[in-house]
Amino acid sequence: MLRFKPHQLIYRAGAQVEHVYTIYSGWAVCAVTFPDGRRQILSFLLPGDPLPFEALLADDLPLQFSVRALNDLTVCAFKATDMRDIVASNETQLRHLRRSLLRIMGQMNRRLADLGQRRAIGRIAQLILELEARLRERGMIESDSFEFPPRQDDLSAALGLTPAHVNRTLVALRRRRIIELAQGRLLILDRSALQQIATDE
Amino acid sequence: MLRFKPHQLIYRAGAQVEHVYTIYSGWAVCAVTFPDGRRQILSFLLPGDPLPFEALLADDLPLQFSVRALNDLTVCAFKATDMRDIVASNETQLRHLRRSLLRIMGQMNRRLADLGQRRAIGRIAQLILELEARLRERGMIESDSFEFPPRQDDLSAALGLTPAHVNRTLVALRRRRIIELAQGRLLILDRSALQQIATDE
DNA sequence: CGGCCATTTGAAGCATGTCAAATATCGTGG
DNA sequence: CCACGATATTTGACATGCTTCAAATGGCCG
Repeated sequence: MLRFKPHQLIYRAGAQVEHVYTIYSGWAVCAVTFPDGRRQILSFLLPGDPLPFEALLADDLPLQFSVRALNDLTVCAFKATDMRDIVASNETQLRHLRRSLLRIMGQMNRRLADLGQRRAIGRIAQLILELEARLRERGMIESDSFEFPPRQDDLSAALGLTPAHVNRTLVALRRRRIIELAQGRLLILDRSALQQIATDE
Repeated sequence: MLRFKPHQLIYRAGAQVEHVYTIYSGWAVCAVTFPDGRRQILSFLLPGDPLPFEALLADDLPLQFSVRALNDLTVCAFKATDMRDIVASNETQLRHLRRSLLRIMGQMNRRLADLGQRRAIGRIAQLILELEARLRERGMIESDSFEFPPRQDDLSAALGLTPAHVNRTLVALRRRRIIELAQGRLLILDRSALQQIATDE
């Protein structure tokens, strides 16, 4: 059981992965950083997710992205090679791995389509709904609002937008009474409106 | 050995995949289409690539995207279930599959970063260089120019841009004597300039 | 309470989108 | 092999979404 603090680096891009973690609590992100400092968040990792997922496939390759905690994070550690052997030895585990791979590739494809085809408000709506669905299917949403650790800066890095523009778009969603977002908690006030924005724009 | 004509639909989104193909000659694309008709190309498939790749992981799931030929396409067909069994039975094949998965996920991550962080000219440069590299490592580039079947319409659907803007950007690259592109053939005139654009913008 | 970091807001500029028309290219049938 | 129609490319004028940069405000932690 290991702990990381908000914003702490877990794996540097190019590093060898020695331990695969499974997130017990907290969120993390995978991201690439450009020479000039821009960064693109590739994925959000939630409780229950393996970290980094790629390490289940090969432990001998350098990581192509960095991994950071978004908030207080606790993880369970496994030796990467052990993890690989366990997964490879067991037919049930293999089936599970294939399913995970398909889910992840589906997520990546959806994100690609979002960045390519949707404008700011549609991207934000999609992201909110995806994260909420992932939390919900793990039974991590009890009340109607839920913890939402990403800062606007993180959202902008995930969505290919400027922090300023993410802000303006969030303000618009709040003024239209579609979401509430404050103190790291998110509340969906008007789900159908949010879904419509997510599919239309 | 099967043939498809330019623009012909190979798999419709939502279909069950019964045959996995391996491309013998020609190019294809995976794409999702939005309710309003916009489409996002998710990947370009070149000779040697399996089609669709996802079918190697599970043959019982409906496809999340459609697959189309870009030009005249010939493929070798395998029954999807056979293919899966062969791959699963052989340790060497499994290793190969893992490597392919990592390569593909790397490609997807790069594309995500491109769409999120680069402007039009950078995206185009990246795409050209990636496709050229993939062709080259298969020994499919003999002279300095090579066949390049995607139309500007396809490029725009892959890069999240308007056909008009792709055109303007290509015109700019030609005027700067960085590439030549006509009659479905592409020639890189100034590779270092193209690489610089690809990493800088 | 004070300082720091995140959020919010404004004004101006730019990249890209939109729409429409002109031109070039390609495929096809005669 | 040519001519034609269809399809793709090119170009223009204009609209707009998003960025940029900077400053103001607000929230949080020591």
